[in-house]
Amino acid sequence: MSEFLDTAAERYHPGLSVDCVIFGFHENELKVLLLKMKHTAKWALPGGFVEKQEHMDKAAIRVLEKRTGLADIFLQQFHTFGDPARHDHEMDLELFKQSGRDPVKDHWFLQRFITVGYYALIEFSKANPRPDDISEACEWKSIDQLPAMILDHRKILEKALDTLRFQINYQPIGHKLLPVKFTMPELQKLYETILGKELDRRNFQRKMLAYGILKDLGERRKGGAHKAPYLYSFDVKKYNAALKIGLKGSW
Amino acid sequence: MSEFLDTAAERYHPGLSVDCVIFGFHENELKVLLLKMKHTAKWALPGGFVEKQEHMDKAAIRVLEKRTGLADIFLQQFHTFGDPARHDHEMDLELFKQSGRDPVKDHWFLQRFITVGYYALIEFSKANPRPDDISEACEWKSIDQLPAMILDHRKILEKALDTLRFQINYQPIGHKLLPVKFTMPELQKLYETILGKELDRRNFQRKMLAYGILKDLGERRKGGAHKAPYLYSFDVKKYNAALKIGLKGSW
DNA sequence: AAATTAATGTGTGATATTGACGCAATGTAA
DNA sequence: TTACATTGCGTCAATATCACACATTAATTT
Repeated sequence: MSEFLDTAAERYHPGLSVDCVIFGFHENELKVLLLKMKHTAKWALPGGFVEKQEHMDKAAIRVLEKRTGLADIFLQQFHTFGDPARHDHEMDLELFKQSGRDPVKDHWFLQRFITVGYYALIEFSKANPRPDDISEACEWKSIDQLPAMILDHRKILEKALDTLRFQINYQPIGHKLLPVKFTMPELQKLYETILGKELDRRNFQRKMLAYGILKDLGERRKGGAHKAPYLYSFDVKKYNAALKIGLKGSW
Repeated sequence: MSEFLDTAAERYHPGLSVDCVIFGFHENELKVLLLKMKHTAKWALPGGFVEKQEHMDKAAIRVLEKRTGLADIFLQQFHTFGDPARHDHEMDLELFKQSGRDPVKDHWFLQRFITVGYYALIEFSKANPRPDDISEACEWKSIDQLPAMILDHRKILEKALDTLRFQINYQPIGHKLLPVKFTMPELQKLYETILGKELDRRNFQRKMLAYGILKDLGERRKGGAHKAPYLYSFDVKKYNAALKIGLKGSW
């Protein structure tokens, strides 16, 4: 941390950070990847700073790859948070002290920060969550059982979720969040979770199939306690073509 | 300009600007307010810097009020542009020279800038466009006859338009862009311009009326060369309520 | 091994929305 | 007065949505 504070002013763009809301889907629940910060009970969104001549999107990708071990992540910028009150100056001073130094006036780290929010959709099972230097844990948390979070991270997360909901007909939600093979009930659960409401099983299936973006694999997922559902895959080409004009239909 | 360069580093957040895409509707055309820059043939979006402890949204409002003379403007943040190549370092140096000074290394103004894009919807007839210090004109330009623009401003404008199109069912487009009283053909033209395609007159009317967000004023707009159309107003309360859940319907 | 259970697969009809038109009414200009 | 372009109102078939019923199936229970 101390070394970071020394070199940050040279390396990074002043007063600018990126924060990532990383979504995953597991056991019929929508989850986000959060970091448990050291020296506090609160959790944080994975974030980082933007190097002086680095593309902002690139900085977000860097953060994402570090935390998940994945490359080629689906990423979307959704909002920039520019309230001067969003940063907790007291907390910054605290971090400074913990690094064993006296707060320097006008230090790079102590100025006001703007943060750019990105959301990512990743396949849960492929990720390998890893904490960073300033955190002691990196875990998936269900979006309806979120722990206390630092600063305005809760607000950022909510905004990401709102955006995801709003763009549901224009983003490859299913393709990025589900494994290659999935069942119709799984796909439905995903939609229900994002939309926050239940859908009629039969109407959902009819509509999805009508889009013509699914490939019926013929196989069934055995092992469940009841009738085995069919497995599907996305026809990526048709899926992307359909998303360009938007999957029509109100949910 | 020279004075600005001296005090900027103290007053403003480093490497951060806001740019506004100000939309207006006039003579059946969607227009944007642009500034003609001094010493170059190119035009620019009205923009500005963010004061050190100022809310970013507030900075955008400040810019808007200065350029249009209007208060209480409808404003939406839509995207942040963080490509380091977006700024034209040569042009910055040129501006520096024109202020009669030698480029100082690492000067506040010469660093890399991130810009946050906002779009505004205003009632054309109420605005009083005024140029600022570094521009010699401030005019409305039709979106299908745009002049050459500096930096990535053209791209920013396109993105604003895409966003507007995307959010058309969730933003008070008509209410903010049209005068209090308007005719159905006018409202339709507005939608057609934003969507970039023609709509059936009769179906449009049926749908609009079905939303229940319009008040029929009973009056007609005389003076046109043909049958006089009725005048309408928005029922703001119902309009806003409808926008919350979105005006359902595909255009 | 048969019955039970709780899912899944398939289908159907009422209702609402959409898209593509027809036609009469109206204000100005010829 | 007539011609004409535009507006107001209406129709109808095609499509989409919504709310269900019923048959099928894989594991579990009896």
